[in-house]
Amino acid sequence: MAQKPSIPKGTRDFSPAEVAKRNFIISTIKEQFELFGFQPIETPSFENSETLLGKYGDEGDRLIFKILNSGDFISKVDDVTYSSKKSSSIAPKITEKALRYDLTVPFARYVVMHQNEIDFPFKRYQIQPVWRADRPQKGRFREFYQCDADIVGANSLLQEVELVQLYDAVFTNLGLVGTVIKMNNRKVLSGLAEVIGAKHLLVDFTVALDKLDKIGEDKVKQEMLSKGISENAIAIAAPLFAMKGSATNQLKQLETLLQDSQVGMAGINELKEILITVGELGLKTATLQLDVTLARGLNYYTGAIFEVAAPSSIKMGSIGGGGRYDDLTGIFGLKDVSGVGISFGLDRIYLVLEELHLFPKTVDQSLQVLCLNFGEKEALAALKLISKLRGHGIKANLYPAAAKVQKQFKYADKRNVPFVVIIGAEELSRNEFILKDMVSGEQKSCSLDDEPSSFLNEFNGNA
RNA sequence: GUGGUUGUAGCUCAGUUGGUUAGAGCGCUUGAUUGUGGUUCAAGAGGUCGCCGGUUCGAACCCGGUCUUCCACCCCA
Repeated sequence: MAQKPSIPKGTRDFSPAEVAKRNFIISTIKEQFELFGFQPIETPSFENSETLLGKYGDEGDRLIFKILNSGDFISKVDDVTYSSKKSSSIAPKITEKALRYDLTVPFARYVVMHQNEIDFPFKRYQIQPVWRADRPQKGRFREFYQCDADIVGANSLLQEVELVQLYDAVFTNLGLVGTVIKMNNRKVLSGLAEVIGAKHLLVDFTVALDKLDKIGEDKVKQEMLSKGISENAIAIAAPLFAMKGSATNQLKQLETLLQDSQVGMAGINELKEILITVGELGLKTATLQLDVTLARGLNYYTGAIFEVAAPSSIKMGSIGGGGRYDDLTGIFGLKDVSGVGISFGLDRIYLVLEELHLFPKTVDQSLQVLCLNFGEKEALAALKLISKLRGHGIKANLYPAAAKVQKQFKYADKRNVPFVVIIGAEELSRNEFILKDMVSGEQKSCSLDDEPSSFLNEFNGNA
């Protein structure tokens, strides 16, 4: 019985055109990663559960895909645990492995395991899929690619500056103009929690603050109150809600607010230094913006925090993010190794480029020349020409059968082939071929003996 | 994980208070056109109406379940 095939929720098939576009993004990112001196690594699709669990908070743990043990795993669970019927107690005993949830934690594991072979500072990049058991939405999938670049073993703020430049370089090369790199500093957020007397509520405070531009001032205050932050504390933090304008202006306000917080002032100084240096160097198409309401996942970030927003005309979640984490490898037993990194959301960048029609026209051009097939002798001559063309890096093919000319032309049209070569009996007798431009409809005769260089310029303009 | 939403031809969608052979546009195949595609004209193929069950003389339509889609939360790329 034939059943209708399907794929799991939140996963996708990619057609040739889609793969071509994705590869365009990936190769652009890769090229810049390498220009900035990052080296590629890869890690397994799945890790030991204990490597991943507890690293992303309770919410994160819930979203980790767990892999059922092989063999008779049920019999290995003790009776007490089994009869408790509590998934949370049973799951760890029957799922010893789990799919990777992001690339940062596996990277931390990698650094710790290979610390003796690595030359620090280590700049690595990694482009691989990750899996999350989330509910899919626009731009949210259960399987998606992350493109990460991280630097470990370097404390200098120049790393942050370089990463901002890297964002700018990638998005510029993708043709995506007008991205906004939002920057904040975890120390500033800590300082704020400190001066409003809600140090123990740091996470609740920042999560609420992060929603400011989405739900508005009133609702943010409401959420803060419901989390146990006093009215008085919110009043002290009030300037944050109205913080606008230039970075220097905002920093001045922050300084007044945080003057009694050592950690807060440290954060401000870091922000200043990064802003000033980036200002000196300049950015091509992106803008670096200070955003004190930016929070992101606070689980491991300790310094700078970045998030990239698509141009304002597009409604889309962040297309990249990152930050400084001083002690990521600490959880795996390696102390005092500072890391800082950024991530590109391939799938969302794809949606943005698609929506703005920014993919180059030739990006999914899988064939540049199609030679029509008129029979054995003619096909042989065509194959000789095709070899020459391929030698010059031109994607060329022979139509595999001597089908109706009309059908062959239709095929060329469907596949968006810009040029068709016609070698029929007549052309062959004159040792010639006809080159037809499918866009303009023009065609001209060329000699089969000519070096392709004589008509190659045709392709440069149109193919 | 919570609340809602969607599913009919390859695609985008119509479809009467439940009633006989379920429609359109686009696409596809063939022909007009035995050496010229995109435009045009004609003909044709293609659907157990997401799946399972229930109500009914009768279900694309009503009810329950399930899967899927999209959306708002949660969280996040």
